[in-house]
Amino acid sequence: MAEKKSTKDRIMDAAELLIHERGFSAASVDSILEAANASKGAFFHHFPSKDALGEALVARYARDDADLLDEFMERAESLTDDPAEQVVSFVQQFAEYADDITAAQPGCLFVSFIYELGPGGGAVDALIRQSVEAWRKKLLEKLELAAETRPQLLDMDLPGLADQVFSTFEGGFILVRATGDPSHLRRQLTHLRRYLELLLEVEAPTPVT
Amino acid sequence: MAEKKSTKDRIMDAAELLIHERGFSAASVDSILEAANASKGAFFHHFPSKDALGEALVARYARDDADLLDEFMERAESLTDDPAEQVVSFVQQFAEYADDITAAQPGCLFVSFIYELGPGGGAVDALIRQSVEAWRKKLLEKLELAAETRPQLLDMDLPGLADQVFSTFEGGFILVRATGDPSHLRRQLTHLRRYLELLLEVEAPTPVT
DNA sequence: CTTGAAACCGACTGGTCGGTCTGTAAGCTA
DNA sequence: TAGCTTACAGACCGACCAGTCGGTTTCAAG
Repeated sequence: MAEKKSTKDRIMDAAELLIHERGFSAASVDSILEAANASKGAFFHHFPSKDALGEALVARYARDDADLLDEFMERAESLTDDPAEQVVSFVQQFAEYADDITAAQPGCLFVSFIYELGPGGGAVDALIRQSVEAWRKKLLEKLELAAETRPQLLDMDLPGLADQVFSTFEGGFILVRATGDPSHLRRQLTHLRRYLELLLEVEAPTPVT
Repeated sequence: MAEKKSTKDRIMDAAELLIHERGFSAASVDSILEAANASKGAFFHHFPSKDALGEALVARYARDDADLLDEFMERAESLTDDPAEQVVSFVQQFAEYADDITAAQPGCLFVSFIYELGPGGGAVDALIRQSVEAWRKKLLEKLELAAETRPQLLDMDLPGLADQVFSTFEGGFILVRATGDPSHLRRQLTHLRRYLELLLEVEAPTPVT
């Protein structure tokens, strides 16, 4: 186990924290350096610009995000073969994990960038877009399988339903930030699970452990 | 009809646009002044500081928000006496109005501030919190009335369900910004309406016009 | 016409911003 | 030990930041 983190990692971790608190623009390079106990020379040795740091942070965040997505979906697939039950179990896992997430981070890093980027967002924009599409693809696949045995789903907006997982996360995070009550993320996800249960006619509660 | 807008209004309108695009920190006073075609003297004559401008903008946004909330709820109340149907009709009105909203503004002004404010957010934080609570109160009132004749609602998280309208708005806005597709807000709101229909057993689609 | 307050102008200030540059110390290779 | 590369250190730079201030215009009331 590594006792010390590299200077680069220290800079990235400090930056992520400060960006969560104040946003990207307001998190100055100097303030990041002070928090990371590093020097300007070190910063511009590892990153060609402040924007490049932002890009690296979003890339790391998106990677962790994708890993969690895969892990929870594999878990769901190991519990049942019914795609509808898999979707419900997937969301349920996130609901159970939600309080850990809000304890670790006060918001979604994507939003700190999306709400500070104009139309020409560049590389960061593309990374976030890919993340949204990854979630949609994974969920939509299951929903379309579920629709094969559930004709009532055929005239529904299934891509929109798939996006609702991402959307609920973001809405929940904003409620958490606006009210200071960290329980909101879990509660919003729980309502989404209930919606999916009603829509997919998965009435049995799906325990995870 | 007033042909000209006052300097103060021009500054506020230009600032709101720029903040939507790049966030509060990155929208410098100088850039706002250039967009509004106004001078530094005018700015600091009308606002004691840049923060005060932010506060005024959020206050105006919250007021318009509250007006829309009241207007749509009154409309819903004029259509039916059943509180459950009122809630569904309320959300349906927002779904129908969603495309106009995304055309007029690319995101929620609250978020531009929430994601740039630390824990000690001050006056702006309080305004946003009040807005969230206003939505919750208005919806929760209806949901509790609806629960009187629908016992299946009694063990549900009704405050969380009330908050879901706000949450869905925010999540939808973020999807719009992340993907560039303005239809997401309407589609997320439509799924929320469907959830409410299933939960409240309001099966009849509630037309508005 | 006089007066005074409100509205507005823009040059200016001190501090902070992202980024550059020169230099140095440590580690690897031969 | 010499020679090269990577990883820093921090003084420094011009641009830009929010905010100030003395002066001018506008306009309504007397």
